[in-house]
Amino acid sequence: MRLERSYFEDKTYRVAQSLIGKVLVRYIDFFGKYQKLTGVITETEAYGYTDDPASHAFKGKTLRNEAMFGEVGKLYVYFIYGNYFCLNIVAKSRDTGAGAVLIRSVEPLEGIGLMKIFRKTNNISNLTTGPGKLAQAFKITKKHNNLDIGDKKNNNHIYIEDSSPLSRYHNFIVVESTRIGISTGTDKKWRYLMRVKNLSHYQFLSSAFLSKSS
DNA sequence: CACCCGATTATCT
DNA sequence: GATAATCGGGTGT
Repeated sequence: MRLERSYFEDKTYRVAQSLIGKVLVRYIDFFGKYQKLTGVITETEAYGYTDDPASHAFKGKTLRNEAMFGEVGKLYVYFIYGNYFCLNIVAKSRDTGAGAVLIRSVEPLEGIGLMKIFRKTNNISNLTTGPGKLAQAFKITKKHNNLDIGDKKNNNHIYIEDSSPLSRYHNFIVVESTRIGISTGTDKKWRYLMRVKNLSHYQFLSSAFLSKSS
């Protein structure tokens, strides 16, 4: 089941936490062939508004961050460190002006061959384990800023699904911690990570996640 | 494995 | 002119 817009209308940190175990889906036209890329979301962070000095929205609306102030269920994609893109989904409760969830890591499921090409690596355990890396693996760039993933009429090539081999087992827990890569707002525990309870249920996965969890 | 550092450029002040 | 919600390569343990 594809997540609808209403899913993203809640406190940002709650959406961030609940996205763990969901599946990022991306269809891409690769030399005329329609290819599917998917991955289980294993790490997220929430970024708020005036309550959160680490958030791009903290000081108000600018050209870069305007998506964070817009409709929930749209993407906020920004360029960072001269090289990388970071994928966020706008999420906030109705009475909040801005907020988004940063997708920090996924576990690759489908389209791994194509991800390797986009990442220019054969190392499967290094494909999508970081915000810059997963944007590269899924070929997500600033072109996708403001893309609406909350309504299939507006786009049918990037969205999030509620079903996956992992979420079906429900054999994972979500742990929280402080966010990383920031210098302010370091007290907030708005980083969420998937940890599996029973590794034997996850042998169909082959990448970094298993070695990290064991 | 842990830490350190340089790359590289859009965006903001 | 400075900074950045990162990454990968290098060095040392």
